[in-house]
Amino acid sequence: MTDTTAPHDVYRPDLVEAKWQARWAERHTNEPDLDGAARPFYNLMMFPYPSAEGLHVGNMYAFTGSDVYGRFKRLQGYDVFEPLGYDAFGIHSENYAIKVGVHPAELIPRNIANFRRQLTRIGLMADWRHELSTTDPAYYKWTQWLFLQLFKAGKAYKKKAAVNWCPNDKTVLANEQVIDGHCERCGAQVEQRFLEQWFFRITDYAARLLANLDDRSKMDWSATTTTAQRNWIGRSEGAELAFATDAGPLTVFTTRPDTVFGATFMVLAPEHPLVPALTSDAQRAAVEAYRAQAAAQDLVSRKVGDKAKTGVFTGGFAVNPATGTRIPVWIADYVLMEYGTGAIMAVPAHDERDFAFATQYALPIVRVVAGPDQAADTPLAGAYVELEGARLVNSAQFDGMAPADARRAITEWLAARGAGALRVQYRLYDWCISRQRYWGPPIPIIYCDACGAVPVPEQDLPVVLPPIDDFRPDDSGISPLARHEEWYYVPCPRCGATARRETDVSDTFLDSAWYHLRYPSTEFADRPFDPARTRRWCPVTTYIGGNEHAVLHLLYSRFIAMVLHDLGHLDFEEPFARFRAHGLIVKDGAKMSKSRGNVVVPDEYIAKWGADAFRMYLMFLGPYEEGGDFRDAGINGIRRFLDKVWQLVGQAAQAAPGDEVTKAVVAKWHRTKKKVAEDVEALGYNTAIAALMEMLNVLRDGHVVERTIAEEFVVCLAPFAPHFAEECWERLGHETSVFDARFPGWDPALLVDEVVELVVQVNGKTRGKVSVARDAAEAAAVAAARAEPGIARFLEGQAVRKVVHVPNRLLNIVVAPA
RNA sequence: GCGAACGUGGCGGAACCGGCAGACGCGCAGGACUUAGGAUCCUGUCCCGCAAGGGGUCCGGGUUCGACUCCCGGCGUUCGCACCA
Repeated sequence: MTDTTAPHDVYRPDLVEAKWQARWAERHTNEPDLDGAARPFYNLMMFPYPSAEGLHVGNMYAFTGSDVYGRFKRLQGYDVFEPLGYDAFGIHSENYAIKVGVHPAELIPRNIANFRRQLTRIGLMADWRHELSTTDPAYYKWTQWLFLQLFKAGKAYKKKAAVNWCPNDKTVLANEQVIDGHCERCGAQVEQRFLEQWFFRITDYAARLLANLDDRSKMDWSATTTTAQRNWIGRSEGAELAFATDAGPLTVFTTRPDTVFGATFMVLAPEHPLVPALTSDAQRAAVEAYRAQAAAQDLVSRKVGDKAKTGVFTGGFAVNPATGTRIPVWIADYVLMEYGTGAIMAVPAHDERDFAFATQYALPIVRVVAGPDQAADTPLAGAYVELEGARLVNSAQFDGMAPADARRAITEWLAARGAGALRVQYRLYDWCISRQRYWGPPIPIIYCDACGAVPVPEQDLPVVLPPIDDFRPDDSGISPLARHEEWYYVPCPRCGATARRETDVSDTFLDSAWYHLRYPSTEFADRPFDPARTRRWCPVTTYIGGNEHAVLHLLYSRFIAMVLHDLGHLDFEEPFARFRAHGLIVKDGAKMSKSRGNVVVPDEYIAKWGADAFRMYLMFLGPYEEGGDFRDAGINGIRRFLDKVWQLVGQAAQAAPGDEVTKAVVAKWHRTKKKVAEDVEALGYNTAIAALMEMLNVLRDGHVVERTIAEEFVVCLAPFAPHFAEECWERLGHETSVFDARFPGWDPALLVDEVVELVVQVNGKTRGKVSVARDAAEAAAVAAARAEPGIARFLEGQAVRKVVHVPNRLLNIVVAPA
């Protein structure tokens, strides 16, 4: 080392960061008073799934952004609670455990220890007293309790449902595990099976879940997230219409009752219960073959959009309630049993799918809507779906009506004849929470031959997941737990007879749907969440997380909170008062994933540059809510910045009290403080950092370093570079944490300089600038501009037509030849 | 197909309510200090032009004294949802 600067002027993140992490732990710096906090602020980040690979840069980005915000709130005087935990149950862990041949119960604690090390290293303001893992019986006891509350309230039920089944791995697959109709792991063709599954009645809450999205008093969320939820819930207004058949009335849902006169055939989902009754003897063999083929398909490829339409005529007929015509009934897999009534009236003239189907099978097409310049018999090249200026044709007394008016009129007309009703339909399905796997909380139900499905009594919770070695799923289609008789057979809690446990475990999303309620109350063994604690800290003040959870996790959490509210356990129904979606950090344009081999591990960067430089660099990459591509070019710039601040603090620490700075520097500083505070509040971290860099450049430009400014500067920097700021703060003579300081205020009177530069334009083109006194009048500004030769030459021989004066900013002189 | 976001130097990005386009950083170029520099410091860095000046925010129109910003029409990228009746 031949460094010529004094040793104390070299900033050493390797020593400083460890020092402060130890001190924060010793001094309980990050632990708010959960029972007495006067200004509670619950700052939540999405807890990670503790993978074997450790946290990647994307995780760090998410956590750091949330931590910056939490630390900023702390500096504003809030009692910030920033807990962390692990979403450690689930199929990821289990599959990985199977792959490496180590039991997940052994693997997970190892991974958690590594995560905790990384999370500590990056310098999060985490309250480790309240760390939790969803795999801890003390946690999932209450996940099971939650299930029981829903069960008792009639919000949990069991029904047969289609699942993806891999005949080779002999297991149920999630939709994401099916690639092109094949198992992602073994490549075998996936089939459909019908299994008994537990569901939660989230559809009962569809209307409320949707309505609250617009209620700012309950939830202030990123627009991208509310939009995603709105689409997911998928509200459609339409009508339910009844078509008479020999097998009884056949009900359909349609958003276009105005086109009922054009319904020339009907299509049922292959699984529709009325299919056997409608099928003629002549068609029975073909219908059965088609149904079998549909059942053999996996759920994913069944729903792929562009594939050719297929179907079979059942031989049965229905009567169009509007026209009285007999129309054929078909089955086709483009009609889904899960949506609407599982049956449609097909209007080929005005629906693209029906048009394709009718063309394929030479079914009649009748136009009932015509465009502004079309006759009732203008031939159709495809489905006519335009509504603008359209009117009904071939629709008896409704001819000439606009489709929007006809919807109501026709539905009412049919309703009067007992064949229709207005109805709202949602796209949302009930939430299937059953998993025929091992690594999850056992669903707390006992089956008794005499008593049926009996809930496990609450005092018997938790139903502990037994530590079995053969946790692999097998071909039975039931959970591995069923193979363990000592666990499986249990006395019925109601009658005492030998009964059997439910062997399914619950979905990981149930674990994460209530973790925010547990954090403040982790030390209470006898209740899921303490009422007083919950009242003080919940709902979550600010939740920052990835938009990949915009629908599932965030919607399920809202649903669970709503149910708990209705059952009297919570006095709010929306769990996250404010939610902000951060952007995604990608690498080379693609999402980071192990299979792509583009995962960036943060540890080496942190080791090389320090946690603070790395944190700041991530926050400086671009707008936090947009994310971006990770590259390491430029992290050096942040390090340089910190080194310069370090030197500045060194100068300030030695500055004499009487040293004064110019008014221009003071004004710049007040503008900077204002900008940093406003930008951080809006998650504009990149521009907040840029503002501090700009200020630093001003301070370094030969100005005296005033102690007050240096101290305030360090506080402004603290949310981004907490260890660095602590060390600077100490160096400036403070004995307490910089996070016990207050974020500096600013004086509105000092924001504008006494002399301002005015941009002068002639006919909208910038021709120069002049210095004028602040708030100078227009006449004075024009005079100053005319006095400037470079500007005056453009005014020579010209008549002034108009002057536009924006005080302290711009002067535009509009001229024309005299 | 539907929905949402976006398009600015070599790169990441900035620009409040319509008011100096390119802040801040990276990179690059030149210089200083050095045995050395991949450290540090200084200067420069949208394009054309010696200059005066001109052009410039995906493309084409429009509104305006003035447009990256607003309006109309294209093109392109990214992300959701996707046979939802």
